[in-house]
Amino acid sequence: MSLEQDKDRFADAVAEAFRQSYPEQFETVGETGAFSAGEVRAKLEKPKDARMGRFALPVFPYLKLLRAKPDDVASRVAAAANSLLEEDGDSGLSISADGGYLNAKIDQVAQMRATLAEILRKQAAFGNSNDGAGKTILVEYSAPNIAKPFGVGHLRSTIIGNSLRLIFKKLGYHSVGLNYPGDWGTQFGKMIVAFRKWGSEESLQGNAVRNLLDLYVRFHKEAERDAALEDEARLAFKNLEDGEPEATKLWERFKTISYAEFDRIYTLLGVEFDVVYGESFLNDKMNAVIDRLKRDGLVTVSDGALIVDLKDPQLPPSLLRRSDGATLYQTRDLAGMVYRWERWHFHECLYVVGSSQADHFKQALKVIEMMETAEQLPEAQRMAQRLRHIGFGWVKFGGKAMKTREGTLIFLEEVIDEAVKLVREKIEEKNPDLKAIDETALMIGVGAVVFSQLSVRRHKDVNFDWDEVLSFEGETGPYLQYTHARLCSLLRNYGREVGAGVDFSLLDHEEEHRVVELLADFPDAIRDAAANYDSYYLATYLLRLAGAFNKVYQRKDSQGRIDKIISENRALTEARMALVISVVTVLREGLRLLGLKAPEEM
RNA sequence: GCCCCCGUAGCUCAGUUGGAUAGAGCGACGGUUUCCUAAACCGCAGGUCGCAGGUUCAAUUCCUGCCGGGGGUACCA
Repeated sequence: MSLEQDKDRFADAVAEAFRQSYPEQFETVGETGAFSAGEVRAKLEKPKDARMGRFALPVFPYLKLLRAKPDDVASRVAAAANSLLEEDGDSGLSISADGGYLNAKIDQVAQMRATLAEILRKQAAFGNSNDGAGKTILVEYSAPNIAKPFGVGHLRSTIIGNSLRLIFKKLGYHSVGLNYPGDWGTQFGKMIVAFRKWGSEESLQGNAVRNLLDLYVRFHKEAERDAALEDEARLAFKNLEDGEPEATKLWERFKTISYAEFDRIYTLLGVEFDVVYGESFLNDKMNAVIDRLKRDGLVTVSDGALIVDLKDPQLPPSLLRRSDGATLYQTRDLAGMVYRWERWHFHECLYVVGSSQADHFKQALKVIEMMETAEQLPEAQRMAQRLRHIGFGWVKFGGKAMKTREGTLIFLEEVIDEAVKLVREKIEEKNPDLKAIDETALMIGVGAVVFSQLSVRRHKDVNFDWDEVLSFEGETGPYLQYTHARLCSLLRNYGREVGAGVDFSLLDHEEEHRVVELLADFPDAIRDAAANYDSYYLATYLLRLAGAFNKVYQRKDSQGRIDKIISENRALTEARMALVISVVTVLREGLRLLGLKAPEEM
C-alpha cells in the first residue's frame, strides 16, 4: 500500500465521516462541496512533527460551517472515520484527533515493506518517472565570457543548471544542457583595443587567460580617465562585426585560449553539456528576426536606433540595433529563442542566468509574445509561455559583489585547489591507508565547493566565505559523502546479499521509521526541485536523510551502548542491511543529481 | 523617481498554496570512541520573525505604508 493510496483512502473515509456526522450541513454544501473526498485530499498537509502522523487534515476550515469547536469536530469525525476504515477490514491506517487535526497513522511495517522493497527492486531507477515523457526541455547554463577567467561568479549558473538538467532527465524529459558562451559583443571591441595598446604576443602565451583579464581590467581603469576609449572600443567591435580580418584573427585567438580553459574547468567540476554554441553562432540569424519583427509592424526607429516599443511603462524598449547599426545581446537572445524553438520545439526553455538580467529577459519574452500575437499563431506554435528565466542571486565576497571589470574576482580553480588540498590533509590524518587518495580528495573538495552553491535557495545572494566553502562539517557536501562512505563500509563488512525473506517488522525503532519515511519522500524531493527549478530542495532533502540515518547508526541502547547495525542476530542484521542498501542507493543517486561524486571510502 | 529581490538565533540559512510549541548548521558551553570511518552523534544556551497597520477562527507566510540592504532602469553583457 503506497503513501498515495493511503491518502486516497483517508480522504474517502474522512469525507464520508463528515457527511455522517453532520448531515444537515452536508445538505447545504452538496456532493462536490467541502465534504467531498477531493477537497479533503487537497487539504492534507505534513505534520510539523513526524510523530504526530504521516499526514494530517486540519479541521479549522470547517468550523464556521459546522458551528462547533475544533476538538469536538476532530474527535467526532475521527471516530466515525475509524469505524468506516475498520469495516473495510484491516487497513493499516488509523486516525487520531489531536488539537484540531486529524492525524493519519500508518502501519509502520506495511510502509517499510512497501518502500524498501521498491528501492531494492528499482535501485538507482527509484524516483524515475515519466512526467516528462515526450517533452523536450532546454537548460541553458554557465555561459561564461570569452577572454575572461572562470570565476566563482560563474559557478552558480553552472552548478544549478547542470543539476537541473540531470533532474529533468530523471523525470523522463528529453533534457538538453546548453552552453552559450559570450563570444561576441562590445567587450571584444574593448579587448581588441586593449590588446593593441598594451598587449603583445607574449600576453597570448603562458598564463594567457590571466593576461587577458589584466588587459580587460586595465581598459576599464583607463577608460574612466579617457572616455574616448569607449568610442574606440565600439568602433573596434563594429569592425569585427564587419569582418575585418585582423580583428577577426585576434578574436579567434581569444576564443581558442578561453575554450581550453573552460573545458579544463568543466572536467574538474564534472559538468557536461549536450550542445555548445557561442553568441557569434547567431550572427547570421539576427537579420531574419529583425525582418520578421518589421513585417509584424513592431519595429520603430528612435534616436537612430532600431527598437520594439513594448507598450509597458515598466519596461524600456527592446533595442535591436544601436544607432551605429551594431546588434546587441538582446538581439542575439531573440534570434536564439527563434532558433531553439525551430530546432527543438521545446516544452520549456530555461535560462539559468543571474537575477540582474531579469529585465533583459522580461523584454525578450515580451517581444516574442508580441510577435506571436501579431502573427496570430495557433497556441501550439507559440513559445512565449515556454521560455523561463531562472534567476539567481549574486555571489558576494566580503559583502560585495565580485566584478570582473574591477578585478575583484576569485578564480574558481584557486578555490578548488585549496579545497582539495585541505581534504587531502584531512584524509592523511584520518585515513592514511586510503588507496585512491588523490581521486578521493578531488571528489570531496569539488563536492564541498559545488554543494556550497546549492545549499541556499537560488534567488538569494550567497556570500562567498572561504571558511564556509572549505568547511566539511555540518550541512555540507562532504557530510553527505561521508555518510555515504560509511554506509558503503557497512556493505563491505557485511559482505553478503540481502535475501528476499527480510522481516521488516524487526526495524522497530523510531529512528529507523523516520529513515524509511524519508526514503519514501525521495520522488517528491526530486519533483519539488523540478517544480521550483531549484536543486536546493533536493540538497536539503539529502541532508535530512543523511542526518536521520546517522541517528540510526549511532543510536544507543538502554545500557548506553551503540546499537550496531551488524550484530549476532542474523535476521535483525539482514533487515537493517536492507535499510542500509536503500539509503546508499538514494544517497548516491541524489548526489549524482546534484552533480557530486559519491566515493565509497574517504 | 519607478520596478524587482532580500530582511527570521551572535553568524549562514530553513520554515512546504495562511495552520499544532518558529527549526537546522556554524560558533559557544558540556558530553559520547576497548573504535560497524568522531568529516559523526547527544545535551544545553540563544529569536519583540525589520517597523506599523489591515484581512482571517488562525499571519513569519497574504495586502498597504514605512525603514534598511542589493539589483535593474534603451544604444554593456
